[in-house]
This record gives sequence, C-alpha cells and structure tokens, in this order.
Amino acid sequence: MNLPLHETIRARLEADILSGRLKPGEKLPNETDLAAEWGCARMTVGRALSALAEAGMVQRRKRAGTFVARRTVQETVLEIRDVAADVRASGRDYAFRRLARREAGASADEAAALGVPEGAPVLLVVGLHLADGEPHALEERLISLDAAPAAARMRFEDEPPGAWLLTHVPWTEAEHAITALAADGQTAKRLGIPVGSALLSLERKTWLSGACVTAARFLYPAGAQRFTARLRQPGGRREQA
Amino acid sequence: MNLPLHETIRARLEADILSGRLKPGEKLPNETDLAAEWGCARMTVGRALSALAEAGMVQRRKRAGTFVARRTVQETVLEIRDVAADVRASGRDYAFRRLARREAGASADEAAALGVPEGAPVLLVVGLHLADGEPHALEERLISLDAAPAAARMRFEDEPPGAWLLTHVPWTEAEHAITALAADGQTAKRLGIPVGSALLSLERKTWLSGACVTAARFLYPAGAQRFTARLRQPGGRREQA
DNA sequence: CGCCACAATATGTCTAGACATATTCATCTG
DNA sequence: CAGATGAATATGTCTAGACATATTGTGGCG
Repeated sequence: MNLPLHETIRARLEADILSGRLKPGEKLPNETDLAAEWGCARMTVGRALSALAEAGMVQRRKRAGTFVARRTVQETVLEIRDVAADVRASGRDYAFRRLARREAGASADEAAALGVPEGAPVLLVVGLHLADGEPHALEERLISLDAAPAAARMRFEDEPPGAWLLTHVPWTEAEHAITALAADGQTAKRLGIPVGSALLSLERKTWLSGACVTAARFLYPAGAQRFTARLRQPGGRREQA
Repeated sequence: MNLPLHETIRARLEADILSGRLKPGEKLPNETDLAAEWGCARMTVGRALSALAEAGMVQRRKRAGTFVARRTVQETVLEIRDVAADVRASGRDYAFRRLARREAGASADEAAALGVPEGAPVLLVVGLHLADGEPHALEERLISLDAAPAAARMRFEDEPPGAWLLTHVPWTEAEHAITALAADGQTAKRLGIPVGSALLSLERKTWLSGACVTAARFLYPAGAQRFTARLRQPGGRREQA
C-alpha cells in the first residue's frame, strides 16, 4: 500500500463497517488500543476516526467511545446544471423567450420567498426555455434589486436571467427543492400541455452572505427532465485534478 | 472564541476568500509563515488548510504552495431519508402495508432494471407507506436473490423492505433518479388519488461491489414529498467556465 | 431510595520536531 | 540554446507527549 497510514486505517475500518464485520451501534476499540494494534501514534488513528465521523460512518462521544453510525440518512451528490447546457447536452437547439417582466415593490408572497421586507424592490421575470423550438421548461424568477441592482438594467428578452446572474452576481449559498405538482391553467397554456398534467418543479434560491439574491422556480413537463444523483460510499473519494 | 484554533484559522481564511480579500488564483502564505502569524505549530495551520482543500476552496501543490481555487463544481448534497424516518420526523404515525409479493425468475424488464440475467431469482415486493393511516408513498421493489439470498426468508408484511435491506445487506454504491409522472390506473387506485394525478417518483438502485442488489421506485402524490438540497459554495466571485 | 459530587475515561486539540515527497528553479553541460 | 541535474522549497505525514473537555459510572449522603 502506498497510501498514508491514516488513510489505510480509515479504509480498513470502513471496509469492516460496510461488510458488516462491525455492526451499526457497535463500539469500536478506543484510540489507544487501535494505536497499539496498528503500532502508530494515537493521533494517526484519531485522524482516521475523525475522517469517518466527518463522513457520517461513525459517531464519537467523549468518555463513551466511537460507535458505528446507524444509517438513516443517505446523502447523494446531485448535479444541477444550467438549463441551456442541459438542453444542448442532449443535442437539441436551445432558445429562451421572455414572457413577462415586472419591476416593482415585493408583494407579500414575493417578500416571503426572497426573505426581504414587503415593498422592497424586486424584478420578476417569467420566461420559456425552448428545446428545438418546443417548450422545455418554464422559469419564474424573482431577483432582489437591493442585492443585485445591476439586474434592473437587463431586459432578459432572449437571454435567461440564470445565466446572467451566474456570471455577474456572486453567491455563497444555494438551496434546491424538487417537487411534483399539477399544471394550473396559465402554466399549462404557456407550456402547451393539458391542464392538470404532472410537472416536475425545481426551486432554487441563492444567497450572498446571508442575504437572498434570487429565487427561481423551473417547471418541467413530466418526462422532460430527470434529476440523477450517484453516491459512492467506499474509499473512492480521491483528489480531483 | 470557543472554537478550536484550527477551526478559527479555517474560518478566517474562508472569510478572506469569500469576501474577495483573497482572490481566485492568489497564493496564500506558506504554512510556516501562517504558523508564525498565528503563533501556533505548523500542523495546526496545516489542518486548517487541508480542510479548506477538502472543501474545494483552495488547491495545494507541493513546492508551489496553496492557492485560492479557481472554479468550484456545482454540486449539491441531496439528503435521501428512509420513508419511515421521514414520516415520523413530520410528527405523524408511520405504518407499512404489503400489497404484493412475488418470488420468481426475472422478466426481461426486471432483468434489465437489476442488471442480472433473465430468469435469475428475484423478489418483487409492492407496498404502501402510510402516514397517519393515509397513503404517503407507493413502493415497488425488486431484490436480486443472488445478491441478497436472505431476503427470500422475509415476508415484508408490515416491515418495509428498505429498512431491512439497510441493516442486513451492505452496499457500496447507490444511484437516485427523480422524475415526475402521471398516475396510471392501478397506481392511482392504490394511492387513493385520481387517475392522471401528478406523482413524484424516486428511483433508487444500490450495488454491492459492482453487482446490483436492489432497485426500488417510490411514488409520492404531488405535495406529499419534497427533496431539498443545500450547497455552500465557496469563492464568492464565480468565473464562467 | 434518589440525588449529587467526584473520579475515571475516551475523545479533542495542540506542540515541536522529524523525515518523506513532489515540484520548481537555477545551474551546469553538451 | 536545449536538456539534464541537483538544490531549494512547500506540502504531506507521522510521533510522543501534554493538557483540555465532555460524559459516564460510582459511591456517599441526605
């Protein structure tokens, strides 16, 4: 093995847990014993155990010891791409068409969505993402003009606001929520589908150091979009190039 | 501050990067200098820098130094919980009711879904997850009996197969796919909703060292389920790739 | 019997120094 | 001038020991 010792120890314990040799809830040997077993310093096994704790595979409590975690929550890495990139990746032509644009003080709903006071200046843009000329997704986007004043100068007639925001407004946090819902009348008309059809909804909110910059909702007709996530559990995590 | 020193150092450097005081591509002081600046051992700043590297905020190269990372990947961490845990977390009673169970050789479709040869022994379980007695989700699950022979002994009458598999069969890889679709007749009946209603579908496949163990599809009526993902994105200013 | 104080224990953090390793830079040579 | 070579440098890993801190078990006291 060329791996550093702490990685080797981590991998070994991980394998023991995955294989079931160490069962959920079971107590691991303490650091001192593990260090003796591996013939290394306590800090080295401590590092391995901390890494496992960080990854959620074990739980550590002072005085009590280190225990194999019971997995109730699985975390998977979900890649959320730009709509345009997504459409082009499938080999189709991409276009954006703005349907509405309104600059005004935030309504109660809008204020709540953005986390700004009612009446704060916001920009609302509704637009259609087209793939080969057919509706692919409907975007409803709110932008806080306090957080991103430069957006007020933009028309967003055939450029989606998401792409512009990505390159012009920095952000520190993002939150996504995925749900299914039935198409209401206006949405159905805009997407050219029957009223009540199943839609996949992706809501995205982004913040810049605590202040919400923009909230958007993307509505995809059933079948148009699919979010996939893949999780590799064991030692697979290697440095990226 | 009550935080450990390495956390404090990490937080300070993170703040410098987020605020733009340290710009993408810029070189950080080396460990020795940082240690002198903070009046601590080199290992302590090393730990802080390693954590930043792990989080993708900086890139480290031997001899060259530590640099603020240029662009960061757009990935969000999606938490997928056990259905039972999910229901209980919302303060409702949870129950499971098996609707069907079939042990047989895999049909063509089933073989394709699991990645096993046609005719290989599989177990199919269909069941309903109930929240306060009301249908919450429909689960259709396929289990490869070659990969998990112990499952054949299970009835799964009021225990969901997912929970049993989690504790009895180890896995190394998992894949999730989320889509929206319209309810067909049988599904609508089972969930007690109108035909054509919007459903949120979560498909999950798990592998144990390359061999697919189980494939499941969870169908939630619109509104019953919502998948959320949160991302902390370092490097306030983003550059277009 | 129940409660509280205290000691034992396991983890958490940190140090100062050592050696290993990868990469870059400068210099030397053909 | 190109390419090889070796020295310098910054990170990567590890040790042995120290003190801090949280939690748990236990024994004594009301």
